[in-house]
Amino acid sequence: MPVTLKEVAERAGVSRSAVSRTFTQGASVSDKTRRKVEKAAAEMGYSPNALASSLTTGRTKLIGLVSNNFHNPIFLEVFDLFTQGLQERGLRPLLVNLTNETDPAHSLQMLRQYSVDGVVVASSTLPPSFAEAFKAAGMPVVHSFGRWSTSPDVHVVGIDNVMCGRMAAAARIERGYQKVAFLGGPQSATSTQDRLAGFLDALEGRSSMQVRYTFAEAYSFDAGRAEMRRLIAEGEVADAYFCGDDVLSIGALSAVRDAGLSVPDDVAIIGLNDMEMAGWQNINLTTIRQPIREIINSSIELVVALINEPTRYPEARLFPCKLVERGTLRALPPVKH
Amino acid sequence: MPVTLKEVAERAGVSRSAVSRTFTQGASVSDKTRRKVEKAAAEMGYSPNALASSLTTGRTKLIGLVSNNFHNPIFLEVFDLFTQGLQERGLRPLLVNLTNETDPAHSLQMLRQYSVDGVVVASSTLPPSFAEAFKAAGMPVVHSFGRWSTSPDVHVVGIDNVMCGRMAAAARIERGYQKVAFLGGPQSATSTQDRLAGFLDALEGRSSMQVRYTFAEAYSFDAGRAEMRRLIAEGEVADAYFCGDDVLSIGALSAVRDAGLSVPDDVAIIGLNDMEMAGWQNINLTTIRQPIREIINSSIELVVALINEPTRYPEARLFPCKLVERGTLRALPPVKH
DNA sequence: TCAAATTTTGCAACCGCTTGCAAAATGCGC
DNA sequence: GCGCATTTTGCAAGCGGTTGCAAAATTTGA
Repeated sequence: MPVTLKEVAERAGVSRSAVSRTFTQGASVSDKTRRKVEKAAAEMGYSPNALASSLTTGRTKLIGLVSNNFHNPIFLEVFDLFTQGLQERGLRPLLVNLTNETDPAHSLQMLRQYSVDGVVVASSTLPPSFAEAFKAAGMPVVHSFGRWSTSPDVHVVGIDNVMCGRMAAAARIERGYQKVAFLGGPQSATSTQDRLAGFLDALEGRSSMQVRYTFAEAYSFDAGRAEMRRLIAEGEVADAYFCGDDVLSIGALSAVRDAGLSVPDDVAIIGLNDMEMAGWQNINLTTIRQPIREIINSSIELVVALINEPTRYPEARLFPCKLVERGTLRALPPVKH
Repeated sequence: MPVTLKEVAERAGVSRSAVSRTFTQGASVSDKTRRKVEKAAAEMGYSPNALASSLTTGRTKLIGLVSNNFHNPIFLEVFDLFTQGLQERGLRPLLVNLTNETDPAHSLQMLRQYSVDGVVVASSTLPPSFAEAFKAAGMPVVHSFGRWSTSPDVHVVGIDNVMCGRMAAAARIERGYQKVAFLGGPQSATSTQDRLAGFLDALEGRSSMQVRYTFAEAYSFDAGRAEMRRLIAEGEVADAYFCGDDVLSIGALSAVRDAGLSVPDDVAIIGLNDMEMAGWQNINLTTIRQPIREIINSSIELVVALINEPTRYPEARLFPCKLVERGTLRALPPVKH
């Protein structure tokens, strides 16, 4: 049904090679034949079959976009930026949903069958084994929002979670909170562990302060709310929480407000991500902004570089985060002279 | 680099056809050769190149998943369900982000270059011209969340927007609201027009009631909030609003609450979609549930059917919506005996 | 104007896989 | 064991492109 190279060649009265070359960047064709070919192609509505050409060039321009996070709204932004960024570079995202998958075998096979040029694993909760499996199969891989230390073979682009933990702790210290706590995501998530480590580290030696930590069962509203309700019910509530994620924070916040506690005076909350919703006036969450646009652009650039230089030495690209001040953390005390 | 059919054939000591056949459903191979081939393939880690085979079979098992909505959290659920549903059927979603595109030409070319077997356009705001352009190029297309009437050539799966408008109106009438209003998305969206039509129609002839309608600039929190603030500032506020979307509703809700009005007594709000967040306890939005899981499954089934039967007569599949009662609409008055 | 250098062109093989067809192998009934 | 029907197998062509190579065409320089 669709028009082929051969038909265009016949119509234009040239060889198939000529047609192929007019559609290939940097190939040698005279203006005259190029014009003939373009005319014929336009008349017939020809567009080259990328899959057929991939057979000889070895490039499909397909990038596997692998994720297991289809619940946190921040990932809608992530998919938006990834797809746009890839499209701008002439690459096409082949989306792989890893929800409920525990073994890379299945996704690996799919990525191989479609000969993707590269893979971006976009997830902070997927174990490094996925990215490693893809890499072991010879694919250029970058793990976005991943953790560096546990996967020294695979390129990682993300944030410094330890640093985020420190930053959250420092923000509390500056503001004079005394009884501070960390409310993490599932304990198994490495990102949570790192944030906790940074958090505890920054508070080390402050004997005047009480430090607690606890984990929610998931990075979700319900889990955040449930955990905070439990803390309140047990009379364990601190005066400032650092939550591992905005959605979790919003859940916790709802429990705090329902208990009649005031925010940020009785209880402060700092989230992480700065998803769009955090800025909504009815939420107004103070949070640590993760520069997702930069992370994603960098990931795309890296995977493209990797395609051209497959043996490139693995690197970690970590982006600094920034505290976005809104309404769930009290303001800095005025500076004393 | 990757293992090919030929290499497996050599190792197994059989012809290339034999290998091809063992990997093709329903092809004729004896148990003996099948075992030899499977053994060799397993040892070499072979998996067939889907793109190469597409060349002869004419099937890529790629489905273009086209959308322009990467901001409304409901679409994260949509992508989740689509990708999972496609994967379960052995199909792969090629994601196309149409943000800022006004002309189908570009996306059409991309879909053609990758010889997708079918296309799902998932958007309630994209004009039918996109789906029509894909269809005109000979691709099986279904427009999910689309509008039937304006595109009689293209298969549509979605909801009956007129009916939703009626349902929202009826809910108000039953509950004795007197001054009711419609707060739509951008006036240009056909979905908004249909909902308004149904809404007005159901209120027709109720001379005791005041009916108003107005449009926000986008389906967004900010637009909903801004529009509601404007209404409040102008003293135009009705006692019950039907908003064209949950996010819009939540924006409007925030403006209502900020103005010190009580919900649902002073002002009621009904949203549309029932995205996950609508059920969060700190939002607790009464809304009309759009059965997205059913819409998506049906869309996938339809596009698959279309692949096998390209000339299939166009149909509209409309799913009923249901009012989900939460906290932004007062309860039904007790039934009188 | 002509030979040499350069560019453009077409041929043909190939990318990895499928498939119609005929030959080879197997199964069946007696 | 034999003849026939049936299944399995391999050959070879083809899917829609690309590309090395040598021939043809064009440009260059004197």
